[in-house]
Amino acid sequence: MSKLLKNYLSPPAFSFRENAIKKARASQLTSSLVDVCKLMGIPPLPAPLADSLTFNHVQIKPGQVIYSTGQPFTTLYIVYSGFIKTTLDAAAEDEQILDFPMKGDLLGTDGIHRKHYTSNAIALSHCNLVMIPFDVLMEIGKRSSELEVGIYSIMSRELIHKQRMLKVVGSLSAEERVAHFLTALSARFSALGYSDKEFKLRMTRREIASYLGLSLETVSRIIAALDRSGLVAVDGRSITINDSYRLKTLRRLPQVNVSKNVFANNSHNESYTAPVA
Amino acid sequence: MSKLLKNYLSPPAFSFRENAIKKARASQLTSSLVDVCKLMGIPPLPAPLADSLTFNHVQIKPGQVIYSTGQPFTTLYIVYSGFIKTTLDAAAEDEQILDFPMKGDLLGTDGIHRKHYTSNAIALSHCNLVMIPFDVLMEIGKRSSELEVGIYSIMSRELIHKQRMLKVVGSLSAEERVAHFLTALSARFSALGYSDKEFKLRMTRREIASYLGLSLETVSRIIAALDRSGLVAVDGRSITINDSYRLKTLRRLPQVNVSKNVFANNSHNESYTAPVA
DNA sequence: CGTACGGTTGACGACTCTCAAAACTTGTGG
DNA sequence: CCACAAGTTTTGAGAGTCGTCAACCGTACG
Repeated sequence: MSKLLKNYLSPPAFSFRENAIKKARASQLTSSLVDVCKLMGIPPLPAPLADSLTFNHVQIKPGQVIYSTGQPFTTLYIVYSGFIKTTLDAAAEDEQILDFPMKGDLLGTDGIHRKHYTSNAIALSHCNLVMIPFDVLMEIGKRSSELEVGIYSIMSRELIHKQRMLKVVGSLSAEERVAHFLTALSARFSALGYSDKEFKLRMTRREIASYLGLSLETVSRIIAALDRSGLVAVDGRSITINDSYRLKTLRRLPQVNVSKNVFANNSHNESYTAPVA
Repeated sequence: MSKLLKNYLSPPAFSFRENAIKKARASQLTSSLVDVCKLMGIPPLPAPLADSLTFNHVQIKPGQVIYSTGQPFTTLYIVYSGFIKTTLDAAAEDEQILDFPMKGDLLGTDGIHRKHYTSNAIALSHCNLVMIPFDVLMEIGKRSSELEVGIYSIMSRELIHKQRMLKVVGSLSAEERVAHFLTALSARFSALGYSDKEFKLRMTRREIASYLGLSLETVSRIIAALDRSGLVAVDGRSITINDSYRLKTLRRLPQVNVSKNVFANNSHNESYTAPVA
């Protein structure tokens, strides 16, 4: 067995060299390789050392940077709990949101190619992350082709998701993009065992807008319109999806003609009370 | 040595099961693992079997489908020569272009996750592709962690590229997108040893438009405007880049006020001769 | 209690899409 | 080898979606 792996089999002392993590207290939690596989949704390893190997967790506070562009790449992270945003060009006002990783998602794979991260990962809430040193992962991969395929699979999934986002941002209307965003979020919550009807957004309107290639005002307006139409009920960041089918298949929201048709043929008329004051 | 690998060490008889490839004549060309690594730009393998292992090539004609959405995933392809487009939703008019792979690019990685391809790959020209059966790759990976890291690296690079495209499509103006497209294409040609000043586009305006999240008319108009401004010279699909710096840093093309300023302060005035006829 | 930040809403404008027509290119079959 | 058909590209006119600018409100936090 390699020296690297042998060292890693003893849980207690593991020195943190991550710059951004310095201030974070290391959690007492650790995860076995089996836990990690379960978390990522890849087939659990029948390998002999799957149970004895443990990975340390790290606690992150809201707003804290997990890694940022240019930092040397050493570690992959798996979200154990909490919500995160990944961005390009952290420069305050023109950050480009790439994704909103949550439980089970793998972070940092973009760092593999150039040996340093090419994006930023920032916590949107208190987070608990599993740290997977890349060199350790490589060592295990040599012994288990199942894990190897698993990692390829996860990266493939990321690629598929980015492909879909390219279509969303490149060819859908603003309303379709927001509807897609809410639908996709609902599906992810559902997959994690949470309610797919009621959930809280963990990101700002600005962040949603950047993610979807829109302005924050447009996002705000469309969310308000969806609320008025009755498809979803919105209260700040609390979302309740009332008609997931129509939301999923939405193409164009019926125009609100201010001067006409106010009392006429709108299905959910209870949401039209007291237009302005 | 595994049975799989042993079979693969004998070059001659390799049965093609790819549906789309049936009609294509198999080239007499083969590539060794060393060739493949060189082609992809990853460190050549010092492994013992790197030279004896060979991969068959396949010839593809323009317009031919290399793989399509839903097909069972078995094979990765490396572009040896030629130009390709990858798309989502091949449905005639609303296809979404994902990328324009060329020499050295790896195709098909999106198929790993669900065991079937989730995109389409279609030849834009005569192409010569190296076929890498995924199971063979896994076998080699077990023996060579360098190759393994290499594959991770390639997928990481793809991810980085998709991230950049998300920013391009999500936050740049139409002019910036087209300028970025030409600049990036120029850089890729340069990296392959071709001229970065003069090259031929292998794709239609419609395909460029879809790739950039624009309408084909907008792309056509902007290319025409770039030509008028003198930054590039355009003749159909032939592109000559005259001012790569200004093209790279272009934010907004100066408006052409038809009635005013025609003779005034435009730098490249030679391109203004004979406006329409 | 003031400041900062997030969110909402309105007015306006422009960037880009759609529709349309025509010129040009490419391929095909007689 | 030419004629016709189909696809590509260009260009114009008009419209609409969405971005920008701005004001205002609510909430959190020091």
